[in-house]
Amino acid sequence: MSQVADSKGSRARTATAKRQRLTAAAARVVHQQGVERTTIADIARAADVPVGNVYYYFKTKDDLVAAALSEHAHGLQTLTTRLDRLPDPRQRLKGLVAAWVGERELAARYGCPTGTLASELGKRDEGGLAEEAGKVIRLLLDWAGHQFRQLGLPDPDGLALTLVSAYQGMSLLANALREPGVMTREGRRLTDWLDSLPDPRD
Amino acid sequence: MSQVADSKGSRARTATAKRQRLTAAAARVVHQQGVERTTIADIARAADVPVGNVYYYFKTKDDLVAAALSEHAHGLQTLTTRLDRLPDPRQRLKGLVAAWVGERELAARYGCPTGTLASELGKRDEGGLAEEAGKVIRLLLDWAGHQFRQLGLPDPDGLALTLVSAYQGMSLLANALREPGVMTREGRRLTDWLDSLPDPRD
Amino acid sequence: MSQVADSKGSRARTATAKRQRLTAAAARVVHQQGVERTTIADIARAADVPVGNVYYYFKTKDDLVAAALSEHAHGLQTLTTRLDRLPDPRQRLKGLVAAWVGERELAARYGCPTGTLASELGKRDEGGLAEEAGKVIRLLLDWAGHQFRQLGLPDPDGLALTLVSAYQGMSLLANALREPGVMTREGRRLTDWLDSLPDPRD
Amino acid sequence: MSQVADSKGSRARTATAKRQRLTAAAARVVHQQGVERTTIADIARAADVPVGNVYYYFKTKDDLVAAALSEHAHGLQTLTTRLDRLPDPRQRLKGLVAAWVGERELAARYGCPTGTLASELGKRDEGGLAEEAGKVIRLLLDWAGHQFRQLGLPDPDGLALTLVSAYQGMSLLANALREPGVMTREGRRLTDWLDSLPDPRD
DNA sequence: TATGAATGAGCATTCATTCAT
DNA sequence: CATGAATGAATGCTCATTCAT
Repeated sequence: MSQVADSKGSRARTATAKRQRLTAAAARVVHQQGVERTTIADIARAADVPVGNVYYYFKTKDDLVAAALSEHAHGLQTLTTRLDRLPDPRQRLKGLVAAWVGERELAARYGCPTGTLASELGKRDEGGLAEEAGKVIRLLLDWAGHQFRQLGLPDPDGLALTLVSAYQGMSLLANALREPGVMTREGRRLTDWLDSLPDPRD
Repeated sequence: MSQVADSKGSRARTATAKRQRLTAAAARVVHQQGVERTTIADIARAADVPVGNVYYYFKTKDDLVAAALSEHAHGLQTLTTRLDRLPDPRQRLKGLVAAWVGERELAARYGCPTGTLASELGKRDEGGLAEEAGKVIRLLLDWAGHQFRQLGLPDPDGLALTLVSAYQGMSLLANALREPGVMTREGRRLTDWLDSLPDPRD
Repeated sequence: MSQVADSKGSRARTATAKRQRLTAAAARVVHQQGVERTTIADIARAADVPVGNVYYYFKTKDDLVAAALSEHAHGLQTLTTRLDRLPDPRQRLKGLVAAWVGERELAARYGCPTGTLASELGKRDEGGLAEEAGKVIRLLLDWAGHQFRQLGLPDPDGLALTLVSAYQGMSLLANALREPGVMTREGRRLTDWLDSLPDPRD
Repeated sequence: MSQVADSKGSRARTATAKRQRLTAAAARVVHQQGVERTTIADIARAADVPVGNVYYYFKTKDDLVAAALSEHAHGLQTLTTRLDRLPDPRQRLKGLVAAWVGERELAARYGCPTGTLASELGKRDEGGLAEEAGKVIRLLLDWAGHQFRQLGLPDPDGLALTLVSAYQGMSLLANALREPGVMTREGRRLTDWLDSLPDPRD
């Protein structure tokens, strides 16, 4: 009986695992090649799944892109959840910046996953994927805004906008110039800026 | 004979005009649709040039994209040349920011022309177009760096990086959120920042 | 033991029921969508049977189409059996025409089930399904010929051909023009014709 | 100069000829294989045109089917135009029947081109092709109705309906039974019927 | 040079059929 | 028998690029 359970479980696990593999592969490959230059076959190969089988899990290519987007959203939430364990909002924000700088090589090669995706999808008229990308970025804005608010600073959402905007800008420049150093330098500037903000709670 | 000369001249002029029309159309359409979603036919139509004729002016699609890039570079130089007439470097930099904010509607709809192009081309492995996009951005960096240097500020190139990075970031966010207001808000912040910088020459 | 028997019986009954559901669904869906536009999944869904299970009852899609054909043949036999209870052959034939007219809405929307099936299958080179469709139509021809023969009319098979041909023609036109009225009008004409035939037995 | 004219004319003629070849091939192949079983490649091969080139002349497969339909409409008009030269409406109608019987081999193999097309397209919900097929059949109805009207007979449109309906029915049966003889027999019956109609003009 | 037409490789998607459990 | 999942061959369609005139 446990054998049957295992068997069924394994099947379910396999199916779920495959969907997850496809999602992860889509996130990765789309980040590296862009939406339009990525073929379903590329993703299938990266996930080690037969092409025809992809459509069992995702009805269209856009569905796969949407999955890639939520994969990035998920990664973002994993990060913020970890940062939330830090006691101080300022530390959390600085931790966020540190995480960005930690990804500098990837950013210099392919840009910010969410930002470049939003940039490419933003040129579309239909499909709703552009809105979806906007939502993921808003997730980050909201979290950062929450931290600034906890710090008791005025205009916390504006500060969040400045922070995330800086991140997108430095990622784009690092990528355009192929210089990870941009991330380091601007990251340091952001950290200094965060340190310089007063803590009205004192 | 003068007729022949006229004819040739007119033809040459026509040819140049056609090339220019194609270049301008490429810059515009690619900005709106992205490189991959833009077909040669799209550009030909926008330039009112027969499809088969495009290849007399541009050997490949990439050549057209390169032309779009230099069109943007040219637009940038037109802008900086105009700003250069202002007597004060700080005024010039604030004029640059004002120009960015002036384009907020376009930025909210399609992002920064150069930035989104660099973002899309950055995912390529070959062709050299990514480098080309980097060069256009460097043009902007260099000009801004020059202004900061004239102001006598330390690390002028770093300041330029921060400024351009902020521009790219705010354009991307304005685009992702479809909110021109982002440009206004961040533009004001940049202006304040520029005003806050000391002028060591005093 | 009775439990086992019940179980088997129930299972067998279930299996038969499933087969029947699939057959009925195939007949219905294929009539509505045509053979080529109907997928196995369409039929499985209409029969509320899991896709993978279909192949335990029908080896191929063509087998399902054959089943749809015999379902129509069965419906035809149910009809003629009922008509056979009428005492007079002429009444039976007029009853047949009345039945056709009674289905005018369906005919105007999807044509005659057997006729449209024969039409579509008639374009095939192989598989024998075209012949199968011919047989179903021959069933109708034979029954009608039998009635005309009982009426003692000369060339009963020719009369049957005329009658069935008229039915196929009016169904096709009703369908092509999307006008159920064609069935009514031509049905009345056929009834008048049947009434006008002499009864040599008098 | 005539050379230039010829040259241009030849190009135009070639292009037009290719479109015509594709249209004719579509009409033929679709008649033989049905819409759904016919691939663009089939038609391209039959017309001796590279597959990719088909789309220069027809945007979609449905456009090709529409072209096949109008090809049949054109053939029908050629026929009726020829028949119109006959002095007597009754002769014209009998000529129509004779033409149908003359095509008995084709009808027995593939059915009536327009009828089978209408039958297959009638199962569609969208695209408007079903309506288009209906129009072609209506062309025939109108012409026949006109003849009956000229004969001074009551309910000429009803008579036309009966005539065309008979044609569709006999074509379908000849096809389903694979018996050209059906066309001959029913054709004779129709001719007799036409002869039996009174001529109120006498 | 100018231009409509030609070409063929590539891509997203569908679907009948089979497999593993 | 039951079932979700797997498989791969087709198919319609697009598009950069080339050709013929």
